[in-house]
Amino acid sequence: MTPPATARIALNRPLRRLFDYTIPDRLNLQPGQRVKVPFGRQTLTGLVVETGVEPPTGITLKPVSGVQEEWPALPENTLRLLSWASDYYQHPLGECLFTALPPALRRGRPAHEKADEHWHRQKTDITLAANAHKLKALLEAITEKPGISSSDLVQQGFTRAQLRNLEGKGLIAAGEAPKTSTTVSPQGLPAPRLSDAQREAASKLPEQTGQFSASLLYGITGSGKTELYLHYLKEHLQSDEQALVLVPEINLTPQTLARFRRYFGDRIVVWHSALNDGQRLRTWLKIRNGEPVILIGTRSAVLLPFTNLRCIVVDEEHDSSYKQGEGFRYSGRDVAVYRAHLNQCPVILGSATPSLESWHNARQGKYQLIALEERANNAQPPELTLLDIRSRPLEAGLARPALNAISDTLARGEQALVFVNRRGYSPVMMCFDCGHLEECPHCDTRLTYHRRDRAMRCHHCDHQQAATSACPKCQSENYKPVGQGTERTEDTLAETFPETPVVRVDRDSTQRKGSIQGILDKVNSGKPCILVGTQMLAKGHDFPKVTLVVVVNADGGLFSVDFRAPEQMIQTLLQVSGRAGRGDKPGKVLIQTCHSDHPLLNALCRGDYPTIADQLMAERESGQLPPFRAMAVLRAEADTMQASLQLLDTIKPMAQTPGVEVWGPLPAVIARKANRHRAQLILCSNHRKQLNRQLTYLCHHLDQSKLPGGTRWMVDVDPQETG
DNA sequence: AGCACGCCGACT
DNA sequence: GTCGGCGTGCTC
Repeated sequence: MTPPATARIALNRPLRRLFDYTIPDRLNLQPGQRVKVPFGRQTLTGLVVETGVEPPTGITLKPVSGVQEEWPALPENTLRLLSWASDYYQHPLGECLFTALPPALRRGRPAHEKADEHWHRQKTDITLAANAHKLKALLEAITEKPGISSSDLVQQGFTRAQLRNLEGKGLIAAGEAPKTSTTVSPQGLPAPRLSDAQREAASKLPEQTGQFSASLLYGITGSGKTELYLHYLKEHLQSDEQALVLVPEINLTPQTLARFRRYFGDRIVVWHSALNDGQRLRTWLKIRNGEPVILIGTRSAVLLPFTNLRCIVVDEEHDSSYKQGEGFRYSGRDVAVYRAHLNQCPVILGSATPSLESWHNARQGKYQLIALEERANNAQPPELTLLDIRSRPLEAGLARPALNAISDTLARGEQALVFVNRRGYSPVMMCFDCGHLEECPHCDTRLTYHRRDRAMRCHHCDHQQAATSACPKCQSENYKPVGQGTERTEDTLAETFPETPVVRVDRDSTQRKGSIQGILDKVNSGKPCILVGTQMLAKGHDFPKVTLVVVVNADGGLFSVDFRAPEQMIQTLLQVSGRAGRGDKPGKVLIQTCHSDHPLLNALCRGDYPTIADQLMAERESGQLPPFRAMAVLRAEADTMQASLQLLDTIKPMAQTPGVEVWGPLPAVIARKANRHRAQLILCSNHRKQLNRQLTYLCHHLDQSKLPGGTRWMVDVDPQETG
């Protein structure tokens, strides 16, 4: 007798294991297929990973209850991509696979769209009750737009119950869909005309779309990278092929979309967090069916089941939002590169400030570096100047020369932007009189200030010392954590320039949907004004009338314990500088700092990112940090710090092995979050494979061990933050 | 993650 | 006496 057929199934559960089932004779299963399986005393949707596996001894397998559809929801290459990602990022395979399904399919719903009826008015004598206002309005909407769909009506605030009601009365009936008339032709415009510099860059992009290649398009702000993407897709993507354009969430604006639609019409589809379940399913089905779409999407779009993907673009590839910060902590950019490998297609990474990871790959010859260092439309690059603010009186963070510059700009009828750099802020104590920073006597790092126990600690060894309230070098009382005291900037500016509107742009002031657009419209009407804001102002927006940018304090990122802080600070400063002088007037950027002699800031003022990147890389190399070594962190959290540290202390010897270096355990910089005490272990290795193997071993061990109640752990491969 | 089983506190 | 708190253990 032949043994029964078996299948290995992945479930959407945080379990680092799969479950085996027998396959009833009537079913023919293949990898990637959705099935229903009994699990404990519930029935779940699972995904077939393998069939014909050796059944484990000692347990009787349950049979698969049935299939959700005959075809595999995840085609082979998507399955392989996610299996790789599961192993690389050390995240349970089941949860990884399910992220490639739209919510409806995760919940076990059928893989087809709900029939969307198109409604028409019927001739009848029946009249509605005088007080049935909602029904009357609905009837009116249908009469006005014959063939309008249920989903559109629901979006207008009507309910399906109301539709049923009218249908029951014979007032309306479902029928033909209306003839669609799109405002753009299906093919859209021909490829955009390029400048000489753009044309030269375009000529370096890969000719072949049938093989793997990775290109790093380094194009300064305002150089027209998007036109290059458009041009490339127009020239190289066949009409039956799929393409993916990844963008950071913040860049997926209606303007960006409209721009792509002008060139590709209805081939453009989107994927982002604001889509509802129905829209997600519809788009997912298009992708899965191999329809020749160009998908513009955020991070998770890279996991979708494309079947004919021929080109991937990653815009603003340095953006840290490509790395998922919780759960399945993958990097959309890195998965995109691996996917291009699997698919044998080109990937184009674009940025004005490339990540050091990509820069390193370009320097090593793994990526083709394409530089575009000329602004489009003859706009001139802005001029950057450092303004040393040591021992200068500040008015809510602004020094006199900065205020004068703002005043001059306004007098010329132009606009100024005041940038408050809060990211990269780290609790490093600095003397605002002499610029002194306390360093670790054993390491080449700054000490971190831990407010809770008023201690100064090193994040690379176990050194700690008591914090002082005065500067240890000059005894000044003006000794404070870097990056604070700028909250009142807006108020002070409003008092200093009572005639000029001061517009604040940050997360609080733009809570309301669409309010940012209103703010931008107001600014771009052209009247003199002062924009005050954080991060949000740095990216993507075009302010033609802004000719002056003042950076309130550049020092936050210079001396952070986080090794990525300098890179991020430089990137942010260059991005925000790119806001100045985009119109026909040249721009000026004034950067306030206590370290005007710092080599990084001076390199920044010479305005040459390649030089800065090489300089930052040299620091990473001497510090034996990424991208020169692979890094992962093992985080623990528990009800007490002692419990967290204890767990990591017992794990540390198991993590250490020749070739894998381990730092810590150390309390996280934000040691307590929601009453949970967090600590971490940092693992580094010259060999990614070796680090990966060690992590697999550690996860396996931790999975098996019984931990004290309330203790949790997680791994983060290629962490974005190590504080 | 769910979901059940199990063993201790304030209620009809 | 029981309803229910959430600790621990298991799911092919």
